[in-house]
Amino acid sequence: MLNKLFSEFTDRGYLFQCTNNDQVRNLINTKKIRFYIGFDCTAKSLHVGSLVQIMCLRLLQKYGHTPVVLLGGGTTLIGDPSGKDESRKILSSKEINKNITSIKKVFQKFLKSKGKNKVIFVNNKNWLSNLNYINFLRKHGKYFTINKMLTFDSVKNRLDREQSLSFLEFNYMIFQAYDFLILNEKQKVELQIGGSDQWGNIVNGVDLVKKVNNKEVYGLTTPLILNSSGLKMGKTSEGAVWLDKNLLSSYDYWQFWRNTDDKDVIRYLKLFTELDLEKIKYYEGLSGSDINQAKILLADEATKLLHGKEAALKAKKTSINTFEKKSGGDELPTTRINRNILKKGLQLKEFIISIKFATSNSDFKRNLENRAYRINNKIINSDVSLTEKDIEDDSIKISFGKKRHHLIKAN
RNA sequence: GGAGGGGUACCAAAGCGGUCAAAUGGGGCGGGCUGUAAACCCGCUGGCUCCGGUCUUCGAAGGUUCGAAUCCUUCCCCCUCCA
Repeated sequence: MLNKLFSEFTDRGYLFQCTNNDQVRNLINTKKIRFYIGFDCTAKSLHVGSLVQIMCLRLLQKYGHTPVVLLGGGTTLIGDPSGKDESRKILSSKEINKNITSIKKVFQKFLKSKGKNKVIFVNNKNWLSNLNYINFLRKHGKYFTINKMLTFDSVKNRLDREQSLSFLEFNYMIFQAYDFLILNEKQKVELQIGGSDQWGNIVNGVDLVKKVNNKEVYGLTTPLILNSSGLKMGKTSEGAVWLDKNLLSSYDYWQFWRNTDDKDVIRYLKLFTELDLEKIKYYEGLSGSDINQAKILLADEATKLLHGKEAALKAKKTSINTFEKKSGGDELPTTRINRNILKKGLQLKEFIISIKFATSNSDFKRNLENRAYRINNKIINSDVSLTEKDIEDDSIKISFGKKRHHLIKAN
């Protein structure tokens, strides 16, 4: 089964660039290796933008390879200039550690933590923070030429625009290269995977390992996933599509996939689910409203991977109730309110603003004029007071537009 | 270092003494159509408001004026060309 891996990898759309196609194919198809991906820890959670890489890790692990996940406590202290116009905010190491802890949870969902190829977590802070400057320069600094470093896009762009690039950030790529060297020496890592913006950094690492240890290691990048309108995928009306239940509920996650553009469904099924490519082919044949079947499947499968079977099922059930039967569902965001408050009457406007269905009084008024709000599916055209009489089937459903719903339940 | 151009709302970009809360396009939000899609059409897109108004906003700070995004001064930042 191993010899199919590389073709599945490319067929699913995970491959963008590779330092050496043939050798990597050979390597991952015949040997069991260790490979690594580094993740930025600037946010509390990862979002769907990192999902391709996570799926990569999972696929390779499934075929027996060992994923090494580098949560860059060290490099996050510096900030990667790639793809950034301006310097990133520098985070304190306390914040970074908090981020690492919560980001780890995502990987624990996608990757096996048991068995002989269980996921290995590493933190480059362990080898970066105690570097001796002089020793490091003497030993490794000689392998980096400024001439070459200046040709990297991440550097070039900043210089071209005459934006300042601090020496701190300029060092990022050196450290990422050094990471690869260390991981190769200490963990026998032979392959680095990253997003397409990491290409330069990855190649740097490959070169360094070759120069220092005269060993051949490899790098490959995954494509940046754009939706059919050419935008980075992963936005909802609520913001980024986080891979953390506390930041984005499993219901919203399901909805995100359900709302995929027709033109993207098949590609996403390949990238973000583990369905057989054969089976996906069947869905490729669908047209018209039948494509919705594929979207539901995508939502089910993607949600299952991240939040589990139960959550996916509940999200689907709630979605059907909400969108097809126009009722409610357990998974809709819910606010519990003391019955006494309802007896007195709860001002709709205040509530709407509190759940962010409006940003201000004026916004509320505008939305009202646009016929955007409904209580229990009935359009509201003035600010009203919510009372017990509005409770239907133990809750009051507040809707903003067609897709955003919120329940109020009384205690 | 010299010469010129510019900083306007989420972004791009008009405005260049009052009629400017600021054209237009994009984005976003809402409505319609539909399949919870796309395309298309329509509306909205600073705060507060007793819906009469009112307050804050055009890089920053001062000034001129009855009145400034628009004129003047200083400062900060960006771009292009020359050295």
